[in-house]
Amino acid sequence: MSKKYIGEFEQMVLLALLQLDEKAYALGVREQLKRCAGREVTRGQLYRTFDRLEAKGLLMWELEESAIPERGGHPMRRFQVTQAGIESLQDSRSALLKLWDGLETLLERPR
Amino acid sequence: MSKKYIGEFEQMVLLALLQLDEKAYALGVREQLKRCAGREVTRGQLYRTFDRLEAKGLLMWELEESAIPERGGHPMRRFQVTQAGIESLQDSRSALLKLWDGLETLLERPR
DNA sequence: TCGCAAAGTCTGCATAGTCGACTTCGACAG
DNA sequence: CTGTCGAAGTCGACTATGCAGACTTTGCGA
Repeated sequence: MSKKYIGEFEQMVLLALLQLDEKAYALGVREQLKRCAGREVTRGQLYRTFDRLEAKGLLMWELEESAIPERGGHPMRRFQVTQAGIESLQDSRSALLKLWDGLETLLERPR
Repeated sequence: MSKKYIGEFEQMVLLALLQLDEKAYALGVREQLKRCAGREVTRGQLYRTFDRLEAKGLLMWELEESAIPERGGHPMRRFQVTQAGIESLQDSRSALLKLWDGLETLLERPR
């Protein structure tokens, strides 16, 4: 029962992948994070995080054959969040909701 | 405009302090995290995080004179989250809410 | 006056986050 | 064919954050 806690960026990456669903490619994650968190990330940063998430069993991927690399390049990786990944997200979501409870007025007004 | 992103644990510590309000002492944070996140933390871990948050200007403290150390010990530190700290929390909250959007059914049922 | 318990401090290592330069590959231009 | 361009992925090196446990300081009461 030794709970492992997920990092802040790891969490956002997993969430972005879930939102992208069938279109869960690296670049999509990048755009998603830009849109939701206003955050620019480098490619290296993303792939590093993918590796670590995979090592922890929170993520899997397969090479996408039929993708349309518009101008060549490596075959694209399509990602999928595992059940363990989803549980991790549930845990941290539930903790944050409890910690936010009662502080709504302070924490509203995003930017 | 160089945004700094706050770590996962740092975020929880700040939130716990806000919830404790006038009673924002180190040990209270510990209990709060136990209660909300089911998470045991050591004292060293807490104080390290306090130091780092202070260095980033997200937190301040003062020594509490009138506290009642039941059996001696150092004077207690009372913490206060700064405006910058609150803004940091607003940012990450807003990002997470956007990323959770549409995934509620997947992410419900905490434990 | 000894020793215990409460609160805080410090050192050191493990894990996560960040950057930037490099590799691969296919499509075209020449 | 071969060179170069842009897309996708890989890697090494470093910084920042998370984590544990041993140590110090202090006051009270046996």
